[in-house]
Amino acid sequence: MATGRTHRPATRSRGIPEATVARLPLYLRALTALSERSVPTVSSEELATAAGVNSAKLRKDFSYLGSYGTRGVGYDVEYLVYQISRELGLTQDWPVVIVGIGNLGAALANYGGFASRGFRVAALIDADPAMAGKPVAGLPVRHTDELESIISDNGVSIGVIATPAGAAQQVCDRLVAAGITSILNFAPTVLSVPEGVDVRKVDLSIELQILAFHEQRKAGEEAGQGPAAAPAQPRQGTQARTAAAAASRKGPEGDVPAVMPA
Amino acid sequence: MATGRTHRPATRSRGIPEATVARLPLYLRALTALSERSVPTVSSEELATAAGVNSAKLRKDFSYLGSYGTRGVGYDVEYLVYQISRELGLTQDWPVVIVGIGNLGAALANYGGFASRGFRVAALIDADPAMAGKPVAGLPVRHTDELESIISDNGVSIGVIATPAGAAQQVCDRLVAAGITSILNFAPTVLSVPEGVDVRKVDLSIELQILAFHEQRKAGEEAGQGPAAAPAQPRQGTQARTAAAAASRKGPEGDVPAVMPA
DNA sequence: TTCTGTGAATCTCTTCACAGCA
DNA sequence: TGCTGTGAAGAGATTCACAGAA
Repeated sequence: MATGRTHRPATRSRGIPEATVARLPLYLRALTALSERSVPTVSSEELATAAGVNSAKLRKDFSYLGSYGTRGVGYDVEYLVYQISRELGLTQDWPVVIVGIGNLGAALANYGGFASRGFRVAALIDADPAMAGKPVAGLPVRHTDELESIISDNGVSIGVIATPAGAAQQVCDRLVAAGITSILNFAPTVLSVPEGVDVRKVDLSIELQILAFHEQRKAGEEAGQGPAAAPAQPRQGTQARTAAAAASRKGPEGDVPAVMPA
Repeated sequence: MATGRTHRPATRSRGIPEATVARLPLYLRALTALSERSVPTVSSEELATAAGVNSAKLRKDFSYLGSYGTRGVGYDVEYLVYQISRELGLTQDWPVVIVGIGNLGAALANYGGFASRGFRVAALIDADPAMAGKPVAGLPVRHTDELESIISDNGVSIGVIATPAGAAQQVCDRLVAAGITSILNFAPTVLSVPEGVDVRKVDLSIELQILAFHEQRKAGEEAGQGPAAAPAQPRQGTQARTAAAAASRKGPEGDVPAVMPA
């Protein structure tokens, strides 16, 4: 999710569970922040809190990568940053093309998180001839006609689809034919791709619907009613919150509901 | 989750597994398309294909909602659309506020998928006074000062955070204090919220990193080599993790002592 | 016969709890 | 002593395979 997702058929990748792979970027982000503050080492407990998971899970995750910690001490921040980056393939440069330069495409092009992680926007592509040449995020928009040549000339293997739903499959087919093997799809459509091509999807509307489901349940419970039954005018009851609520949980680990995705 | 997914601490919601809830919007979309084409009934096989899952999973998912199909025939499209909509809480109106009207916020505001599913953008909020009053997607941007009153006046329970990472936690705290109980977070940060508040996150950079991981593996296999082997050029960065530490690990792969902060 | 609904088997992920190293 | 690393237990999700309704 959310990061929602479309996944690989089956197999565990190189012995690393898919669920673990999905958390590595989270750890990496937390570690990078520690690194910037020049923190030399960190315990599984501290790092887990920063990443929003529990420490047992984190240790188990790291155990798939190797034994990078020191008992009684913790993990060396810099070293771990390097190991995780390497595992994720971020020590190399990944050129990316973004197709569909509307609001969303422009937002993606401007998103700083790409560049800082080894992803380089090689080109922005749009089907609208009027867009061609216009600069977005410092890059001139290229026309769809050039899609194939851009991909092969730059050795691009990752494509981002930010077109309307109707154009997505067609764009996807062209990307795949041109050699793309990983696709991040923002269009609200199920893409069909040949074996060997990975697709992950990010769907705003789906995320909201999942939230609505839980929101509805909260409202139902509040009313003492069985869930889903009452249409109910949403909300009103502000509830307690505060640290007290957080403290009242059962498990040892204070884990925040936030996580994952998409 | 985008997806990924973000999950609830524990309990199965009303007996419906979280994994099933996350797929309901997918089924709903496929069903809506069939409905628009006036298709009266659909088999689990057909619907599963349209939604990008397998039929056993789909039937199991539907079995949690009730027995809405007809053996030997399939499912009534209209009826199923209604049942799933009701289950997801989409038969009611959900006002939503979007905080942070940059490229991404604007893209979200313009996203048609919201309105069509019972989500109504009640307000766009931004901290920049220069933005105030400017129309985006037909709505005037409101200043952050008004956040609390907007939320209570409109009975908003769902908030979308599209601010820079640095502002996200602060905005989140204000949203929660004002009564918001569900948050969709686009900022690349772990939000901490009190018990009872749901957070789902959508993180572009994380999705790309997961793709990179698999992409790297493909490249490795292609080369007949164990995955991840090639260090590739470690970009910039100094810091030298000692070879000693590197040597002492028992994990896979030999590695390069050099480094790379993000 | 056709296609749903579902127990049972399987697989994956998470959590526990503690042995063992620094 | 403190914290990692990991077997083992537990929980959850997926898939199988078939009984049974239309």
